[in-house]
Order: sequence, then structure tokens, then C-alpha cells
Amino acid sequence: MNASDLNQIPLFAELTPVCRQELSRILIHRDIAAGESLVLEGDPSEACYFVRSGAFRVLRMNRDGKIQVLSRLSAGEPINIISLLMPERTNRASVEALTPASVLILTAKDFDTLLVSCPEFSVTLLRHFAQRIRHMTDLAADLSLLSVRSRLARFLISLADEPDTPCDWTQDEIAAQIGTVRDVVGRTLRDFETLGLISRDHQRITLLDRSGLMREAALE
Amino acid sequence: MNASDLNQIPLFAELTPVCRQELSRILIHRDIAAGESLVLEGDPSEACYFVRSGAFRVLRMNRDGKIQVLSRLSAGEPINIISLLMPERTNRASVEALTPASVLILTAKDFDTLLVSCPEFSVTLLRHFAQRIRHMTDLAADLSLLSVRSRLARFLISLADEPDTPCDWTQDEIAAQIGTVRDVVGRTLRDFETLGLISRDHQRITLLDRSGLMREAALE
DNA sequence: CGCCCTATCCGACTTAAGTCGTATGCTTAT
DNA sequence: ATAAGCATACGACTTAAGTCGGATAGGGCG
Repeated sequence: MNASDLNQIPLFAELTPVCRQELSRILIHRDIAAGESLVLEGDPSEACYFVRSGAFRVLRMNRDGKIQVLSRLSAGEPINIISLLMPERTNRASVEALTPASVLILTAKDFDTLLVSCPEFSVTLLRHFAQRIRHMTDLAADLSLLSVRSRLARFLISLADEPDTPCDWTQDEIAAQIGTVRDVVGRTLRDFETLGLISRDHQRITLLDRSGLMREAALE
Repeated sequence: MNASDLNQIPLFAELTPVCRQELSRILIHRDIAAGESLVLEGDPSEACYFVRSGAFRVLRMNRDGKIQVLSRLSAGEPINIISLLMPERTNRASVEALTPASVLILTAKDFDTLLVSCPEFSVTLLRHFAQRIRHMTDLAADLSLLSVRSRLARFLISLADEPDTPCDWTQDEIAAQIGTVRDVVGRTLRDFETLGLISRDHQRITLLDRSGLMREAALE
């Protein structure tokens, strides 16, 4: 574990040299295969992770097997820190790799000491958490206040905006992301297509009428 | 603004005497009437607040006027800190008082200096944020993965558990909390009543068959 | 080449949830 | 007491969203 690895994690950028050195000593490297689960809901939390490369999705599942993706995490982002900060250290969601990935592991004990010995770390983490709270807030509000149609329109726009991870979004994956089921995504996409808002070639969706989609996104 | 006020805010409990003294110098007291809005969605964020007494609700509204309550805040909890931690300081939700309340005001500028000068503060805040992320995660997952019926059952159970603020829960308020509308809450409550799971006297709901409700809560 | 697996497609059907109109009933103020 | 204003009640209706069955298509692999 060398220093250049640390530089790729923005959360470590502000740390003092002493802290960085200590970190590079205790962090452990691990490779993850695509599809593998790094964290399982309900398990006791023994460590947190920092994404070196690849992409993950954080999800919850109900007893019917329906999945809701809570967030996607990519290079530089921390995984499972929240579980470590709670009095009862149990994972509240599962995390699985979408692509081959590699992470740095920080054990729960080492995390505790890092927190008290490197105050800059907690401030940086705080800002990161603020973003995450905002993201979860947006998700909850969207799920409650918008129709599936609007959520899908928003999703398509956000996809077009960010030069996203080159993931192939299956309809199943989109459904898990916006909180619905496969069939409905397919039907609504077809609808958008006949309205001339998008065009499709297999999985490849291209956005034709952005403002039209924005109108759909705004409705209720 | 005296020191005893500070003691009522758990977030300040771990601070060094120096920090506490500084805080007691810069915090400003303010009273809020029931129903008054302390923070408005879309406005620039100029300060954060700490609840001294009373209860608040954090909410978002869509263009139809449907409301989703994101969280309730009571004595000791911070308000609007997230907005101050984001690069673009704009409020992402509204906050209004449910009861007569009083808060301590910390301006954005003072907050910034507090953050760097009192590292213990950020660690304490971090733990608080972890809880909040968990809460928002639960909300989003519930909205996506559970039926209205299950959400209402869960809500009733959680109500019975905590000796909650003696708020009179109107059906409208419950609806905004669990992400539905008044009529549906009324209908489902009636249903629960005929099933013998609860009994009602005006607004007063008493839980009759806890395990029965738990069964409802678990379904899908 | 043909097989299997997965993703998609599409119409038809079901249902949970939301909407509406109107009626009732409790509380507060004049 | 009476009026006004909320909160609730309840049946009837509408609709967004989810479900189901079976057809189709691409992709990888033996």
C-alpha cells in the first residue's frame, strides 16, 4: 500500500502527512469481482472501504425481491462509514460491485482511532455526508412526490448530463434506480419514444428533445 | 445567552470550555410561533439553528401542493446545517414549527469558524449525521418497497413506542409523514379498526393488537 | 450451427392508491 | 346559541402502476 493510492481518495487529500503515513500503513487492498457483494444488509459491520476503482451500488430489498438502489458509489468514495458511526454496528443496506473493482479496507477499530487522531478527516467527511444526506433527501422526496413517468424523465436527463460510468443500463437496473419495476420502465420508454422525446437502439438511449423531457420531468 | 442554554444541546456537550464560551457569545436566541416557517426551500441559507424547545418538521412540496415530511426535529437537534456545508448554499427543504418553539441561531460565517476551531464539534456532528442518513435511507426504502398499508402500520407502531411529542396527529399530518394523502389514511385506519388492530376515539388512536399490526407492517 | 440465457416487447388484466362529492361532527369564536 | 371552520367519514369512481403470459431478439458458447 503506497502513498500514490492515497492521493486518489479526495477524502484523504486534506490530511496531515503524519495521518497519511499512518493510513498507508493500516489500509489493506482488496479486489472485487463484478457482481460480488462487499457488504450485506443485516451483517455486523467490521470495516469501512474506500473505492479505488470500479463502481458499486448500495441497495435494499424487500421480501418480494424488489430492489431499490439507494446510491451508486465510484472512485474516491467511502463505503459503509455510516454503519461504523452508529451505536449498533449493523449494516443497513447491501453494497455490490457493478464492475470489477478494488477497494481499500479500513477496519472498524482503525477507523475509530483515525477519527480522533485526525480532526481534518472528520471535517472533510462531514462535507461528504452533507452531499449524501442531500442525495437521500432528493431520492425520498422524488419517490413520494413525483410519478414514475417524471422520475424516469429526470433519470434520463441526468444520464445525459453526466458522462457516467459506461454501464449498460438494463431496464431492470433503471427500475431499481427510480423505484419501480421493469415492465413499467419499458412501457414508459416506448411512450417517450413515440412522443419523439428519445430514440433507442437496443440498450442505447439517445435524448432527442431535452426540453420536452424536462416538461415530463416537471409534471407532478 | 447563558451557559445553561448550551448544556441543553447534546451537540455542544463535548466541546472544550473555550469553544463553549465562544459559542455562548455568538449564539442568538429567537422565539418561533407555531406554524411559522423558519427555513424556506429555495432561499439562500444564511444560518443554522439549534432547537431549544418545541418541535419542527422538515418538508418538501410538489407543485400540486402535496407535502412529504422528511423528518421531525425536537430539542437539541440542529436545523439547516446541511445547506451550510454544501458549496451552493441554498435551502433544499422548508422547516416549520409544529408548536411554539425557540431556537439558537448560528450564522453561516460563525459556523464556518466553529468548524475549523473546534474539531470535537465535527466528530459529534458526524455521528448525528450518520443517524440522519440512516433515517433518510429508511424513509426512501420504505417509500419504494412498502405499501401504504405497511407504512401506516409501521408508523402506528413507532408512535406507540416513543412517548412522542404530545402532538395531535391529524390524518393530514400522518399522510404527509408516510407519503400518501388524507383519504387513504382515513380509509386504512378504518380498515385496521374493523380488523380489531386498533381502536379510535376522535384523534386518539390506541393500539390493540401489536403483533397483528406487525404482521401488516411486514407485508410487502 | 443451434442452444441457452438474458433482455426486451406488447397487449390484456388486476389492483393499490388517489380523487371527488357530499355528509357529519367537534371546537372555537362571536 | 348560532355560525364558521376544521377534521373526519364514506361510498363511488378513476387511474397510475404493477402483474401476467407468451412472443421476439440478441449474445455468448459449446
